[in-house]
Amino acid sequence: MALPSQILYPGAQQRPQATAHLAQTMSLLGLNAQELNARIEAALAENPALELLEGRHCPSCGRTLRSGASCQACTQAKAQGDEPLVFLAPTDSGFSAEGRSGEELPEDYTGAQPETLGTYVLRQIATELDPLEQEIAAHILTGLDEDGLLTFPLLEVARYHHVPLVVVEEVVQRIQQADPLGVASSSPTEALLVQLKSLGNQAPNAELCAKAIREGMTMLGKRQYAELGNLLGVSKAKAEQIADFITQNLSPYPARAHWGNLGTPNADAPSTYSRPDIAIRQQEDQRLVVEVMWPLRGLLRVNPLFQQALREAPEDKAEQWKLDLEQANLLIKCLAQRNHTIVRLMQILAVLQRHFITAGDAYLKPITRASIADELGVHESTISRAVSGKSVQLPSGKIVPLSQFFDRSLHIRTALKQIIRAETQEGKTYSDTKLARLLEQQGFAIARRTVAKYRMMENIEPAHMRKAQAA
DNA sequence: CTATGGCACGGATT
DNA sequence: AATCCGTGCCATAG
Repeated sequence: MALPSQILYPGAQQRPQATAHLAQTMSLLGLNAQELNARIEAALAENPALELLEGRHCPSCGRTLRSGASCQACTQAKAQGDEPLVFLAPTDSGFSAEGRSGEELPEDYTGAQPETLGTYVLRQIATELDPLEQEIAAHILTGLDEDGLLTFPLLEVARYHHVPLVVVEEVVQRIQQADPLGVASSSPTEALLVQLKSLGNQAPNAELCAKAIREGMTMLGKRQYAELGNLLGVSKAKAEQIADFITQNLSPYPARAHWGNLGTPNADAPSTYSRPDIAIRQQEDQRLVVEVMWPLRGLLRVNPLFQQALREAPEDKAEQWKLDLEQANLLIKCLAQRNHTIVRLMQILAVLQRHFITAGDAYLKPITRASIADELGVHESTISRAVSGKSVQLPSGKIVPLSQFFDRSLHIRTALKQIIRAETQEGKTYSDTKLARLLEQQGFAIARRTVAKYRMMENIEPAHMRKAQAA
């Protein structure tokens, strides 16, 4: 059954379910992977007709899936010419209609991506460990998910190798010091703390940072700087500074963001603390690969046994069960459509913002959600919901909110920072008025007052302060 | 007098 | 209908 939205919308009167369907699709679209996960878990708990296959096999190709990731090999859709590949999440058995038009991938993906992270880390530390420790390390490293976090408790490892927990913990500590710093932590919080600690006194306000990470993670994620300031007992501006430092220098998912190249000149752009909902990477042949995350470890479907049971249902339950079944089908259908919408959105965005994705902030084109809605033939609010709350990981490793793809001024702000960075090297300081003129030469006609706004957005001090700083 | 930040308005966007 | 954004005007600091 194909499920193009065009068919569902006009048919609303004929299908009494359609309004419910629409309402639910919309509410799901606004959720990010994390929230969706919670939503589905709730549904699983209260609806007996739903079933989660934990086996994590792709319904179409049977490959084993790695946790949380989409099934890359079988659900890819290869667009023609210049367009990027889009890898989808595996959809539910009956509704994998979208995005499967492409031919099979030539190379074997499970082969192309072996346990590189694990072996990479092990190679670094192998010499420091004795044979038993090596074995333990190997055991631990095979248990990493693709974020570089641990998937099982250390106690399990200890029991398996018949050693006290301390020994395992010690090995973990060594691993955490290896290259993706903080790898093999059991939570994003722990990973951040490890990284912070290794920075030592290079980190200003180390204690405050640590406290922010330990107790203020939710605030960090939501950017509630005022609340964070309260927690730490500092001003909002200070809290913002701390959050900035953390986002720029630490990575909650060690295996994801690049840790190595600290030297990136434009070391800002906010990053979100939730796991990305979408990941974009670039292949050697320059093409972009967009991966939409599936929030569950497993396959959600209607329990076939439940369907059977319905036929022999006792009178008093029959009504309720039928309802459950409808609900379950609806949920699955809506999930499929949610995916569909996000994928179509990303297909357009990947083409439109290719330069931004590959080359950085300066190349962001100002586009509006409305224009995308127009192009896709959906309502503006659909795009709004699809964008809100989602985060994307760029090929550079940065995790940014999807809404940044629609930032109207990021490219100008980047140019502004560029000018100011050069300015300090030449020993000059430009006033806002001069900055406005300089930007105009680059083709950005903005008012002097706006320059000031942008400066503040980027936490750049006014001209006279910068002058003092340079001296 | 110059450089900035605050406030608020109007138009665009969501 | 609510929110965001660029700007102009005005007060204040240097």
